[in-house]
Amino acid sequence: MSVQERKERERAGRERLIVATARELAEQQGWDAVTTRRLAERIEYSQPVLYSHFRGKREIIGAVALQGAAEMATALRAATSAADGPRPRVTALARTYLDFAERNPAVYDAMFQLDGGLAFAHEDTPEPLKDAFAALLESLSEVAGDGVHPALFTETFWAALHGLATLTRARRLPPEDTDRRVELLVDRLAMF
Amino acid sequence: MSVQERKERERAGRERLIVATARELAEQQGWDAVTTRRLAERIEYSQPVLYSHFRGKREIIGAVALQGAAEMATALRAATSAADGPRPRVTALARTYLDFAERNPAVYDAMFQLDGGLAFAHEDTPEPLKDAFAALLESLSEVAGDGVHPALFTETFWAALHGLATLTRARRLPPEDTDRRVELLVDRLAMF
DNA sequence: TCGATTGTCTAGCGGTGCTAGGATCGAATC
DNA sequence: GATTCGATCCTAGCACCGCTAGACAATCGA
Repeated sequence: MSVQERKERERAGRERLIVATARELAEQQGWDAVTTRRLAERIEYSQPVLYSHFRGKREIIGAVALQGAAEMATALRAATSAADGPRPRVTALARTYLDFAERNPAVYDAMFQLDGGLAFAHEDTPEPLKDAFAALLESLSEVAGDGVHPALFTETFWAALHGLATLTRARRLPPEDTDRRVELLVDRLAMF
Repeated sequence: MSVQERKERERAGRERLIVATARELAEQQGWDAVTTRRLAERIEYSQPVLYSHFRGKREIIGAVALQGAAEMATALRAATSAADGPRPRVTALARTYLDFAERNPAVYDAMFQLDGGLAFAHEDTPEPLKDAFAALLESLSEVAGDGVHPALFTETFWAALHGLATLTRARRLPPEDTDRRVELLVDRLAMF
C-alpha cells in the first residue's frame, strides 16, 4: 500500500504544481500567456500530463479560481473581524475585496471573468465559492436594512464592488478616485 | 472623380458589412466563433481583405463596440426623456442599461469586457464612448446628492449596473431577482 | 493598346488546445 | 534475480487560430 500512497502523494503534488504554475504565469504575463505548452515546459513535463490531471485548460482555470475563492474568504474574514462596528466592518470588507482584486488580477479573472467550468448560485456550487459568498453575507446582512433580504442585499453590494473592480482594472475608470467611490457606495447602500 | 467616389462608397459599404457580420456572428455563437476565416467566408471575401480595413481582430471588436456605444446612448436618452421626474428617470435608465446588456451580450462584451484597443476615460476616447457616458451623466447628475461630484456618482452608479449586468450574464447571479436588485440600487444610491 | 497601379487571392508561418499510439520504466510475480 | 505486465509518459500530429508575403488579375490613365 505504501507504494500506491507515495504515488498518490506525488500525483497530488504535481497537481498542486500545475495549479501554482498556471497561477504564477497568469499573474506574470496574463492568462493569454498560459498555454498548455508553456505550462508543460515550466513544470518540466510534456503537455499530455496536464490532461491526466485536468480535462483541459478550462479546468485548470477553475482550479485557480477555487484556490482564489478560499483565499478571498480568508482575507475578508480577517479584515472584518479586525474591525469594530458595522460601518468600519463594511468599509473594511469593501476595501479588502477591491484590494484582493487589484493584487491578484489573474486569480480574480479566473473567479469571475473567465470560464472555469464552475457552477455559481447553484446547489452544486463548489464549497470555496459558496464560502466566499458567505463571508460577504456575514458582514453585509447586518446592514441590509429593514425589509431587505440579506442575500439580495449582498448580491447587489457584491455586484457594485465587482463593477468597480473590473472597470477600474480594464482602464474604463480612472483608478485615482477608487476610495471615494467606495466611500460613496458604503455610505449610500449600507443602513447602519 | 466619380470613379473614386464609387470605390470609396463600395469600400465603406464593405467595411460596414464586416462590422455587421462580426456582430451578428458574435451574437449568434459568441466572440470565440468570430475567427478571421469564418468572418471572411461570411462576407465572401478572403481573409486578407479584413486586414485592408482593420489592423486586426481587435480593431473589428473595437468597431462593434463603438457602434454599440452609439446605440446604447440613443436607447438611454430615449428611455429617460420618456420618463417624468428624477426617480422614474433613474429607474428607466437602469432598466434600459441592463436590458441593452441582456439583449446585446456580444456587443456589451465588445464594449466593456474585451480588448477593442479603445481608450477610456481619457482625452482621446472615441466620441461614441464619451457620449454614452454623457447620457448616463445627464440623468444621474440630478440625483447625485449634495457635495457629491456628479461624475464620481455616475461612475459609481455605472459600476454597480455593470456588475449586475456581467455577473448575471456570467451566471454568477440568478437572473430572477434582477428587478429587485435594481430597485434596491436606485432607492439607496440616488438622492431624490 | 499598353504599362502601371490597385485590388484580391493562394499559400504559408508560427502559434493554439488537445489526443492517438508507441516507448519506457517500475512493480509484482515466478 | 529474471520476467512479465500494466501504469506512466512522451513524440508526433490533428485541426484550428491570427496574420502576412508574394503571385496574380482586373482596372485605370495615357
